[in-house]
Amino acid sequence: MNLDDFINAIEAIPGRGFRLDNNQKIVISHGDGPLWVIAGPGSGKTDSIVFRCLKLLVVDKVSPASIILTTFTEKAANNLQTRISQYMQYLIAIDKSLETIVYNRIRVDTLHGLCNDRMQEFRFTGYQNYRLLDDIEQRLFIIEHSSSTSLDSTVSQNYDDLWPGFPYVFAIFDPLTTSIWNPNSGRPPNRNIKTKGLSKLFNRIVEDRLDTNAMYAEGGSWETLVKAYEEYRNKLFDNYRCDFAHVQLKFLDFLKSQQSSLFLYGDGTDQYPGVKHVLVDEYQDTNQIQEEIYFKLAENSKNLCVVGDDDQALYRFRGGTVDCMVNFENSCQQKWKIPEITSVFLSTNYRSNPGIITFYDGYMRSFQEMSLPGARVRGKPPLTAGSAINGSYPPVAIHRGKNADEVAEFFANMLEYLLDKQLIHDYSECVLLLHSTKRSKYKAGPFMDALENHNIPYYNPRSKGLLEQEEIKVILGGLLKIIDPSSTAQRAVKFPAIREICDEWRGEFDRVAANNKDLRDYVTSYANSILRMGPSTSVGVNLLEIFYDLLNFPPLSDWIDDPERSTRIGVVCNVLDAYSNVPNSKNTKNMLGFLYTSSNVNQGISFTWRKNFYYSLLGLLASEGLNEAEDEIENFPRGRVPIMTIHQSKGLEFPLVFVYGLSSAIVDMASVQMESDFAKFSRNSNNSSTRFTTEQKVKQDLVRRFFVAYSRAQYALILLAKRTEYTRPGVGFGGDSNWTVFGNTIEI
DNA sequence: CTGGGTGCAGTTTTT
DNA sequence: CTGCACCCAG
Repeated sequence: MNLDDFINAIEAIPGRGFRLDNNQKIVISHGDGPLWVIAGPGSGKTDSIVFRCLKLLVVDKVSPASIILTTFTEKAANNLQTRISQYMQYLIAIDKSLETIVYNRIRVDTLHGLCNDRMQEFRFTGYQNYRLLDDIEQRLFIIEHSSSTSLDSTVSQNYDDLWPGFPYVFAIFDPLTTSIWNPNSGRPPNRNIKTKGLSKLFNRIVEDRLDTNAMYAEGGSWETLVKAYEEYRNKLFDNYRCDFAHVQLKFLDFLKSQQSSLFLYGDGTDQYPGVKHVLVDEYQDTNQIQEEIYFKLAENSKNLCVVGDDDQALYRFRGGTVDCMVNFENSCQQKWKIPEITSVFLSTNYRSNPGIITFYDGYMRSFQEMSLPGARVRGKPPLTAGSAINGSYPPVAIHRGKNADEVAEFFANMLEYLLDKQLIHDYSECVLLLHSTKRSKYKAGPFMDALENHNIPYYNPRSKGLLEQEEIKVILGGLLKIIDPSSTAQRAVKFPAIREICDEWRGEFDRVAANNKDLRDYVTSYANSILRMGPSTSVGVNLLEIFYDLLNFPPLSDWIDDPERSTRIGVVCNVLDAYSNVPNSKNTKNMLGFLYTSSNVNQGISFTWRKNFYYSLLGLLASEGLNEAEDEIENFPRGRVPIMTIHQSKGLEFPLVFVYGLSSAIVDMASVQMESDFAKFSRNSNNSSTRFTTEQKVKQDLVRRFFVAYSRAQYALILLAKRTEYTRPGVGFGGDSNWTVFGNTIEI
């Protein structure tokens, strides 16, 4: 198929509804060399990158496995894969000869997935039989293995100058003590806070590609930090463990080693064609180590295509830096000596009513912080309207209510009205966007209450409510009654928050077990049999096996047939699995899931083990809670109103968007400060993280967050504000020029 | 509409 | 411990 036929074919894809614009065609038909696509919201960014991929396959006859296509989340990766399959099947129906293209061999994945899978596929010797740790497991590993969190104070005191050196990660609110550690107190923070802060610092050392030798040479708390980091990294690798940051570092090692030559350069077969094209979606959220990986992957071909929107960068708190996107051309010049690269602005919006586009484009431009050099890509044109959506109704409105309850009531009434008047046909055509969707008084709580009162179904998987569910409380209560039957270890825990949540679980178990003799007898006899075991002996079962055994008894055995309950039980199962797989620091041949009895007679499971379980795992659960498991493909189900974080909503669109919390000024100060603090040790010469002041960065992050929220809307955008917000308008109401929400919306 | 006192609640996320 | 929301007085 030639390029013209290809373009004609994809423009005729049924259901897409609009033709390709010239800039989209440039993206799709671009030949070799770097390609920099700055794409505004709703500009057909994802389709453009997918079509470019198909063009490489269909027109250029590039070998599928030589194309790497990465994006930010697994859901987005699945979505790209689905679109590629659908469009390819459509093209095959037009031209049978395309049938031989094995399009599912394109490497569509998140970057983490790509790193992990390719190192395994090519059997990289530096990554054999590694267990990839999620953030919970990483923290459990740190608390168990870092000398700095040791219970032996003669060991941990060697790190006493570390904590006050980085107050922004350690002086944070601690739910277990309901207080904030004071860096001037002369005492270290508690182990949970140490661990949480250390994981942030360790991850950033890796992701920011810091020069640890220079940090060490700086002395003081920098030197101590490097000692702690290197101890962590060595123990991690010695135990065949790898965290998300290090899987990327390992991959970089792989790419720089001889062992990657078959992957990078291939052997001329379609099985191993080498890397010919690298396409990156959501590039604005890339961090420094990821940038280095992408440039390394494309070093040979120079075919690096990055797509993103600098205005939608949301992930500074995990090391993402918009600089990678804003300075992409400079990076190509510096690293590859390419004087000029092809850049394309996709600035025609096919998503929203023109009035909504005017609103959020004006919103973005109303902040002087966004016009400072380096904040946005130079020469970015205003968004223009290209959608068929129009109409004489006012598309942006604000409701000014008395307080949260009144606003939530208005929201529920409006949904009822919309469905009643058939302005919507399904509740999932509307979305409520918030910074945090936790069920609490100042967040999603009032909205969840109001919707329940109106019998309107909603979907809010990130309300941190999993541990409140009956089946979870019962099963964890049962587990505690087996491993700590008289609560002796629990009573020794000094944090009331941990003891209280455990008592709640035990109480819930007792309530349910009262009517279920088999479950009750099983737990009692199991606990007694452990008590009767000899001292210092293996209990013979793993922590996780006890958990599974409980599922054999009613009502738990009935509950696991309920898909919702069973999914939630699965989440807890994963957490216990994570704990069970942490190597025991005293004997790394055993994992923490290995149960053994006390050295004293008839004391049951080792008192030390039980205390550790309460402090480390239950401490983590008590302070942070757990979210529900989400579907791997669907972002939200039909029939219910999605209540989403703005982060969740990135890349999605909804006919009607409601945004609440316009004065929310919550940003991750620790990340902003850490970024500035670490900048001087960065090996990346293109790093411009010192360009803005802390205040400017905070403002920019907030503006971008509201911009993402506002730009999700297709037909109508409704802002919800309570009195305390609109009497002292925050960042969500616009910048300091003449532009404000009040002048640009109608009141409803 | 504004200021002071009181009471509640405590961020976003990648396999 | 701090920041925000809310209430009530002026």
